[in-house]
Amino acid sequence: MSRRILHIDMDAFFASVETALNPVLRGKPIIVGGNADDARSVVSSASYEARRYGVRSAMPIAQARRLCPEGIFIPCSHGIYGEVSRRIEAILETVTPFIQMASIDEANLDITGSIHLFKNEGALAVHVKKSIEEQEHITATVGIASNKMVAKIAANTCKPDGYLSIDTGMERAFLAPLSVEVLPGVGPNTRESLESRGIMTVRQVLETPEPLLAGLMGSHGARCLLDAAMGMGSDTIETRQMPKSISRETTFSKDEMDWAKFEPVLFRLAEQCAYALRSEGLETSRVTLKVRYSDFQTKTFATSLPEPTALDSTLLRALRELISKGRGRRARVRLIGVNLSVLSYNQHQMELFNREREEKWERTMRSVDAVRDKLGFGSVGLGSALGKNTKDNRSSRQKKNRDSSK
DNA sequence: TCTGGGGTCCTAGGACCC
DNA sequence: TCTGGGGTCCTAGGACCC
Repeated sequence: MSRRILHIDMDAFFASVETALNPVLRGKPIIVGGNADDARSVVSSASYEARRYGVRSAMPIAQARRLCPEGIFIPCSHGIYGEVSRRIEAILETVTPFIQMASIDEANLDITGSIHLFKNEGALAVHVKKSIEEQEHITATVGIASNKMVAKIAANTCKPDGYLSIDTGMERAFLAPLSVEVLPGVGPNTRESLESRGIMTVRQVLETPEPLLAGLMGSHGARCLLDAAMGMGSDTIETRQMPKSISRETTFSKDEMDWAKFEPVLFRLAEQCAYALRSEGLETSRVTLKVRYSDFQTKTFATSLPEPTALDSTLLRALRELISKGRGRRARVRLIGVNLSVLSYNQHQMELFNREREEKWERTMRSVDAVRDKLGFGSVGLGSALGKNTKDNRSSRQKKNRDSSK
């Protein structure tokens, strides 16, 4: 049975939130980004009115000002956008519990089991869009398809305030005429290398022999690209995932050379990382120092820790060693940053999880034992209930066997 | 007019072990 | 004394995404 995945994407999210907060801004060219005083900041979000002037995300604010002198420039308020995002998530939860927030302003929902609550999936999409517009005063675009990738591309083709559904089985036909850059993983570099071989559309990707694609982007990249071009993608909703890394970085308002000044800044960044780490109940086994020089060349210096930690003191010690490596090059620096990776749940968090899991098992075993008391030991086999034969499951089973053989 | 900050995923070379 | 691969870990770099 094929699933139906709804992808939802807020239109010009940060700019829309600012307009919702201050309706006088409606219909005006709104440009959100950086801090007002920071000459080096870039555009995070531009309203559709601003986009008509050629303003785009990631463009330097200074350039946006030249393109759109009458634009209204607003600094980012990430805290507020996060709150709105959480309220939108709550609205989505009224449709299905199977929600995967893909970023602050987009989400994937498995609506397979929810369509029957509405007349059809179109009615469901309208309901979601209308609820968000009524409650948050911002518009969203919805795509529906058999997997996350096609649903997202569908949404991307009908922004803003749009809705497009791709019937199951029609994925390939829908994608074929589109430009290669709609496919995930095709950015400016890959697009250029594909176009240099005359590959402009998704259809042309499918007509290209795999070895030729592999020569351009590696065998894995080629495989991924072909799968995407055929409209194949994941339909699995992952509701909660452990982060893979936590980082904080900062760009100086002008390039600096004095590492004595960098040290306290880096320590502060490391402390911010460690704080975020602990609030997720995580520990790290790897610390990376990032340095970007005035020529934009970026170097990283990493070290693995003998054991996972979330302690500032341990992280700062590791960072100090990395700094002594990093300061080797005598060049002006524009950005420094700290990254923590190879994350794991800390002991306390583990105990919490284990206790939860044990309680679940105890409940299961109580009911299993009750059946066995009535019908005999052989009446219930745990093998099928165990599913995957993981280490934890094994040890629980062994424990149970020991107990029952007494 | 030089190019933010938060992430994810992949590649590739060298070390090391078998 | 020289030498083949395979697997895995560590590190650095880069493409891409929002």
